[in-house]
Amino acid sequence: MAANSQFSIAVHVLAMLAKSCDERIKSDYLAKSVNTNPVVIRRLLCSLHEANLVVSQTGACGGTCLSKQPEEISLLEVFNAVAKSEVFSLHPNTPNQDCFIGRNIQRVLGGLQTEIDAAIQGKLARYTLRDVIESVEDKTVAV
Amino acid sequence: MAANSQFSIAVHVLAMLAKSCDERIKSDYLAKSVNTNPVVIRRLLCSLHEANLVVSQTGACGGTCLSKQPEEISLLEVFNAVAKSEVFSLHPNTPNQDCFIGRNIQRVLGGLQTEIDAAIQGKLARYTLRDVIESVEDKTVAV
DNA sequence: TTGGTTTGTATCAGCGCTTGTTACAGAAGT
DNA sequence: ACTTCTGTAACAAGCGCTGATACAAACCAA
Repeated sequence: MAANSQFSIAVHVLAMLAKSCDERIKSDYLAKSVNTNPVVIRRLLCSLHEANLVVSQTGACGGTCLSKQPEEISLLEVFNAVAKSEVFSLHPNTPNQDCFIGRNIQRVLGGLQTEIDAAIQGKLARYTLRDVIESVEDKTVAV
Repeated sequence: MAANSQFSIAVHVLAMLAKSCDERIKSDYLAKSVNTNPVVIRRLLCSLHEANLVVSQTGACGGTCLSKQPEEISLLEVFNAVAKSEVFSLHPNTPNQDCFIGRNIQRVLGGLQTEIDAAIQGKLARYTLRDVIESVEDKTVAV
């Protein structure tokens, strides 16, 4: 499948916006840095806008800028704005309910999924866009 | 995309095998419980065999059984046998290397990915197939 | 008001992955 | 030999993501 890279692109774009402070940035410019089509960026910005992370303006001299300070934007917010976190999917077809395992396995797997989800979200909640920018600027730091 | 449910099916199948002890189980039987095609099951069993989790036998009276005790099979092993754990993908196209952010963002995101990966694997490592079976049998337990 | 710029959004083709299916060779028991 | 069952190849269908074109609406400037 074409893997979902929306989160990566979102972080990239938001980092660009953060570096530009209050200046409005055009989707064309962002697209060149991300190396994709401007419409892909605009679609993404739309999701970020719905999550109240950015503000856009149409028209001449339009563009997008952050709606908050970088330290107020956690990566969890970004993730929830553009991605879904399921590490694995449950059965595509309902298991046979006449079978003891089939009748109960989805409940168990669902619980596991929830637990893993919480772990992922916990990790993401620890970082803000500010941390990302600092990591980008510091070649010695991992995240 | 068609979401990857191999891990779910794998756990389901392994739980069935565990409940049947040393008896050899046919892919047809497993397929009925999972509610899919026997070939899908055989393909999956092939991966599980490569990870040394099951043993199969061809021919009349053939079938598959676990190669170890349920308490010796961690969900992490199962996961690594059939799935890939990336919660998000990096950029499909290489970012613009002439841009400061573009040049450094993938390193940062890669680090984050690694960290999240470790968290997921840590969660999965905590549970064994035995735990799954106990949860399936006990309606009051989450995982 | 007119014209140019930029976003928002619809629409579509292409790609890759997963699933489900048929088919058949090879292995194993009777 | 004959039957049973796995292993595996091959293929169609479905779905999600990406990338691209197109255009209406919003906005600024002259």
